[in-house]
Amino acid sequence: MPADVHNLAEVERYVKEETTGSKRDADSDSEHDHLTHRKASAPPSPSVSPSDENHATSPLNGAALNAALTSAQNTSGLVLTAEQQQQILQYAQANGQQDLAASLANAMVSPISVPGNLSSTLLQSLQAANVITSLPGPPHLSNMDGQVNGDGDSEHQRKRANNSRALTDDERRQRRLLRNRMAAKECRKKKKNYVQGMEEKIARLEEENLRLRKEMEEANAKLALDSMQEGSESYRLMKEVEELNAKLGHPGLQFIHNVGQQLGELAQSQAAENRSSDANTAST
DNA sequence: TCCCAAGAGCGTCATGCACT
DNA sequence: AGTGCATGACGCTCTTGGGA
Repeated sequence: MPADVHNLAEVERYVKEETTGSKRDADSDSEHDHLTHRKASAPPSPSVSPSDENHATSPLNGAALNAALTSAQNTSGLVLTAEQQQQILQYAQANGQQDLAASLANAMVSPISVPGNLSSTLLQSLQAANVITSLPGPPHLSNMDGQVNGDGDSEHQRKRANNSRALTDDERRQRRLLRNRMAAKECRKKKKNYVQGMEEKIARLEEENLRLRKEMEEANAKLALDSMQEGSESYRLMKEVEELNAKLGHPGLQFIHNVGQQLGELAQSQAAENRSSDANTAST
């Protein structure tokens, strides 16, 4: 089921079409025309802009959902109890996704797989109530091929099983294409999210890298200045290191000390320069 | 205003993998 | 072996921005 079906009247029509295999070709200028196969329809259909996709998440209309469920029952020959209908209604409204409602309706019409984003305790209760026949998740943990779960003596289950067996090759093909269409959308969404996440991570790490570099430079400058001041801990330690080096004949740390001294001198001259520059600016 | 290239989104097909 | 899912590849359409 396309994620951008805008309302539940569309769901109703969509479920009917997918069940009967019929195609819409009269309203090819409709904004929903991408539901039809572009290659099969002569006039080009408008693509879905990002703003159009936002319609898919609009709030559910309970009355429209009821209408869609009723229609789906009529189409499939299923008879749902009031409790089952209530469960679907609750679930769809809790999730606020029309495509989820559509998936439920579709699952009700025929025992094809249910999208992975339908997992919830309510979904399981739907399954327990024989409203749907398969649970989302790893594909082969559930019966995706129309076989019934559990005791199998339910009239609904038999109807669904018979319905599944009666599929023509063309109907099977249409269902496969539908599932693949949904899978492709899901896959692209997943990939896009992954790339977005990676880009955000890169930005965060670059920012942190910059901050740490700056922190390190500041600490080095502070240490260099500190080591120049007699009586400071740094100065005392540097002297101690110098004496030890002299005893050991080790030039490495002396070199570090010298660099520290040079850095300190540089910082002092820079500060003096800044002071004179400020003074000049103030005088002009 | 028209044209064109680039980019985004979509549907479909092919393929590999996992599961029964 | 059969089936379904995930995903890369391909071609198509549409949108958008820039140049003539």
